[in-house]
Amino acid sequence: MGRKPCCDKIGLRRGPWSIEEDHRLMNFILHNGIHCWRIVPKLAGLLRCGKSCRLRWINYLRPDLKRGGFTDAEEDRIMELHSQLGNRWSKIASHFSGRTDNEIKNHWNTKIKKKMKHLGLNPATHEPMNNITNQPQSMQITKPNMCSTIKEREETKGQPKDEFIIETKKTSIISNNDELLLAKNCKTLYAEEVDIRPLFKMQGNETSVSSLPSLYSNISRSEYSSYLAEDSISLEQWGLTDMTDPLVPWDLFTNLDDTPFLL
DNA sequence: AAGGCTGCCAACCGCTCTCAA
DNA sequence: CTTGAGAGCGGTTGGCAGCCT
Repeated sequence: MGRKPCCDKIGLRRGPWSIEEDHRLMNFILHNGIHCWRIVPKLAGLLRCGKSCRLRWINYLRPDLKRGGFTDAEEDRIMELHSQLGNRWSKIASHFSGRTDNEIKNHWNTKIKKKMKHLGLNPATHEPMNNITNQPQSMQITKPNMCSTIKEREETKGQPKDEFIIETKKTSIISNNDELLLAKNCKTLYAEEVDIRPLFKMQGNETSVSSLPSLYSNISRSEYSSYLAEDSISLEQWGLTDMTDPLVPWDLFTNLDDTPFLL
C-alpha cells in the first residue's frame, strides 16, 4: 500500500503541457512564489495536480535552467560525481547550476552509459568490466579508502581519501584522449608502456598527483577542487531581468499580464 | 514512400523522506 | 513517540522525431 495520491485525479489533465498552461503556472509562481504545490494548480487555474506543476516548473519553466546539450566538462563532472554518489541524481544535479536531476538522469541513461560501455567500463561501478580482454593479468586495482558518498567524504575530511593505486605492467589500454578522459573520471589511471604506481590523494580542496609520468601530468590537478563547492540557487539568483538564452522560448511569455491568475 | 527501429526526453508513478501536529 | 500530509527522488514509460531499410 503506497500513500494516497497527492490529488484527486478525476478531471485533471495529464500529458504534455500547453503553452497556455505554462503561461499560467509561470505567471502564478513569478507573482506569488511557491508555498504549497498542492494549492498551486487551484490558485493558478490549472487542471493539473500539484505534483505535475512542481515537475513542470523544476524541469522546464524554472528561469535559471541552462538548456542545450551538455558540454564535455559537464559530462566529465557527471561521471566523476556518479562514481562517488551513484544514482543520486538530485545530489549530482546540485553540483550544477541550471541543470535538473531529470536532465542529468536522462543524459546519463542515453549517452554516458553507452560511452562507458563502449570503453569497457561498468557504468555502475566505473571500473573495467571483466570481459575486457586487453586488461593485463598483472594489473591490480585497489581502493584503500574510497568514499562512496559526499557525506562520507566530508566526514573523513583531512584524511587521505579517494586514493586509488593501480599497478600494471606494459598495458596499452589508454590509447586516445577519450579513454584517458574516462580513466581520469574514474580516478583510475593506467600506465602505457611503463611501470607506475600512480597515487591520487585528495587533501581538502587540493589534489596532488605523485609519481606520474609526464603523459598524465596535466590531468586532475584542479578537477577535485570544485567538488566541495556547493551550488546554491535562489530566486534572487535567477536573474529574471536578464534572460537572454535563445534556446529558451521565453518570448512566449513576453506578454504576461501584470496581474496573477487568481481565481 | 512506407514501415520499422532507435534515441531522446518530458512526464508519470510509486516510493521514501521530512516535519509539523 | 506516532501519524499523516506534502515534498522530493529515482525508475520507468510513452510519444515524437529522425534514421534506416
